Amino acid sequence: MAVTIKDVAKIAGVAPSTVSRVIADNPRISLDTKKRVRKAMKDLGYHPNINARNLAVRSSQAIGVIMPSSADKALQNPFFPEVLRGIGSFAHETEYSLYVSTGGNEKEVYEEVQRMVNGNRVDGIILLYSRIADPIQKFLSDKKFPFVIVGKPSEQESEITYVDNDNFKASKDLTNHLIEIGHRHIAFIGGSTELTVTVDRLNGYKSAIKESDLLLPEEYMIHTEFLKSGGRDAVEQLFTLDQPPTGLVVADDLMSLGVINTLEEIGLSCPDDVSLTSFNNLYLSEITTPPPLTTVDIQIYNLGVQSARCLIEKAKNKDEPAKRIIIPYDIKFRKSTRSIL
Amino acid sequence: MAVTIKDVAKIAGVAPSTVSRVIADNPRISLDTKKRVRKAMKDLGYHPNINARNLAVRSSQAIGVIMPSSADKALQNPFFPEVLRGIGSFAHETEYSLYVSTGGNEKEVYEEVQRMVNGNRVDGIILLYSRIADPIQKFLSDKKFPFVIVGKPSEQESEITYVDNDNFKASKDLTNHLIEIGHRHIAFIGGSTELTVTVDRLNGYKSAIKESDLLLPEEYMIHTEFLKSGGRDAVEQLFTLDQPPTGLVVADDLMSLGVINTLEEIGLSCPDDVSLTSFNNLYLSEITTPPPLTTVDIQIYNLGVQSARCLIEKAKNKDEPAKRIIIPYDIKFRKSTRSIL
DNA sequence: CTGAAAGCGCTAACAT
DNA sequence: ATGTTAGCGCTTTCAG
Repeated sequence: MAVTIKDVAKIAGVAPSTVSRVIADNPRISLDTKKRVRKAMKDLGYHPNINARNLAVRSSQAIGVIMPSSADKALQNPFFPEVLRGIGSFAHETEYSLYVSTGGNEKEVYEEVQRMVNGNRVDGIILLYSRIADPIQKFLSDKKFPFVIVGKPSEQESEITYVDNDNFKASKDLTNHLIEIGHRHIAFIGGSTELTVTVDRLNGYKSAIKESDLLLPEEYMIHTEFLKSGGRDAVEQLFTLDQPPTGLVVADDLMSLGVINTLEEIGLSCPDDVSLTSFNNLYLSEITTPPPLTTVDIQIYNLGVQSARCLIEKAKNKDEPAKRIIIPYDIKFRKSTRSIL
Repeated sequence: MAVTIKDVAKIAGVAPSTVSRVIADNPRISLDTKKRVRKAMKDLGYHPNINARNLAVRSSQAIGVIMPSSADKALQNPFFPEVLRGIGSFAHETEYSLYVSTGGNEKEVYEEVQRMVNGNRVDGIILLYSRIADPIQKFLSDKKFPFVIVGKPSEQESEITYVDNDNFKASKDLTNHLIEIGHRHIAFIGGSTELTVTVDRLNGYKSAIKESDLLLPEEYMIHTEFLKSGGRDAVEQLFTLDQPPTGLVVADDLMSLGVINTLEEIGLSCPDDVSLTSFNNLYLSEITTPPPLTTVDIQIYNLGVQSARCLIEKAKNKDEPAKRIIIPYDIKFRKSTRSIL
């Protein structure tokens, strides 16, 4: 049996509650007893039992992190470990622990959330994705359980705390960049339109195209999974159009790699034949070859840190107002585009 | 206040202890009362409070997962989310939760482990790395706290449960493959020699080289960080030797991408000028271009699943013997090598 | 087959 | 400034 607060109390010659107060660093305890108690704790190798503490205070000093459900390879996206690192860093500072759910299918993820929330395992939850009509989001909202979204909620936007980039604008910037360097036929490749991030990036692209009075045929907007196999057909289709694009806005670096790969396979090269711009600034986008990608640095790590900060604020103070945090982005101009002026 | 076991008991007209037994599906409770109690639970929306349960039984139904400490980009390696997914899958099945520590610096990681272990937050720990003289490993061993390593321990090998690949043999296979297709000058690029995985892969390479009576100059074995900046110098050095290698065994796919990139920058191409073989079979190694990598599929996901299985066995039964599980590997021959016969 | 009661280790009034 | 006491919600003897 581990050493408890009582053992410490006995040795230090005080009451258990006093020990408890010392742990909490209660100012009403004399420095003298504090010292005595701390020595006793050290001598005995005392460590507070979290479960007992949580039970008594009805909290857990832990936050849950929910990855998107995905049988597929989406989790191989380094985006996730990177936000996680950001979240973990803030959590560590504030002495919170991290619970994660590494989604299998949608049902499993939902079960995990239930377990976290209903079992009192966590004080709040961070959602690492945002899709329309998400049952998990609804569950959390209904329960009034503290949560924050990394990304933008698809509904009740003003009532939910979230941290996001201005994806609309970033995407517009990217598209305009392509336009500025002479491209007139620009297509968009993104993930599922169920994801708000895809929608925002798509809309930013559209907006830029329209403002420049360029063509915006349906076939120029394609939505595919990360997977090579999925993307393959789409890309082939795109480049067998009568008027294939010369510029591409792709919603994710990992996807971009797949696209470039597919392009090569059908005999096209980037940036010689097609200019490509992308999102996320994964470390990968820099070391991959060729070419290093022109991509939007969305500050993934920082997204993580801020989401953790917001969540913990919310968890500590239930009626902390909903807030929105927009993390600035920064376009890294590299070698995947070419001026055709 | 949430609904408790007492509320359920009252509604069902039984004692709290009976409800508890129903939760545990105790066979000595009549089917009839079980039904009644279950109905009451459902009606009230009852969910057991994990903390209370854990406190009573002194366990947590949670396992801790420790990532390597790393200020650098190592965590951007998709290896981690992938093992995590494997671990999570098994954990979900067995109703365990996952605690993760996403290492900042070494000290922080150590603190996290302390918190997990001493605070009774987890029943066991999975270490996602193995380095020599690791204080965390020592701490866990000394405390006789259940843990398993993904990778091979550097000491006390027979007393520690671990799941690993036969990295020595895999590396030897890779090297022999290069030899078979005509290469006579083969170099090895790996990470820190503090990591057992690096050592094993290095030794496999050495063994193959020696058995074929090829040259094994010191300069042919380089150890660098994942980072491009770090790898850069090393690669440049390697290819300005009097006798630069024509074949490369690289210890990690992500590193390989960096290497290929650097090669390109100094005007060499893979596989035309240098053949490259690699490890991990990250999804990336397939979609990246050019070329798709010849790489060892180490079954990352499965490494995760098995480690979780072992750990949970160990956590449930403290004197479960230490065991070793070797996950088979499979070399994916792709396009990054070229026969020069 | 079920109930009563003690206790897991800690916190938080309430006293003093 | 510190001690007493009553829980937090659950499990688990021990009775019956």
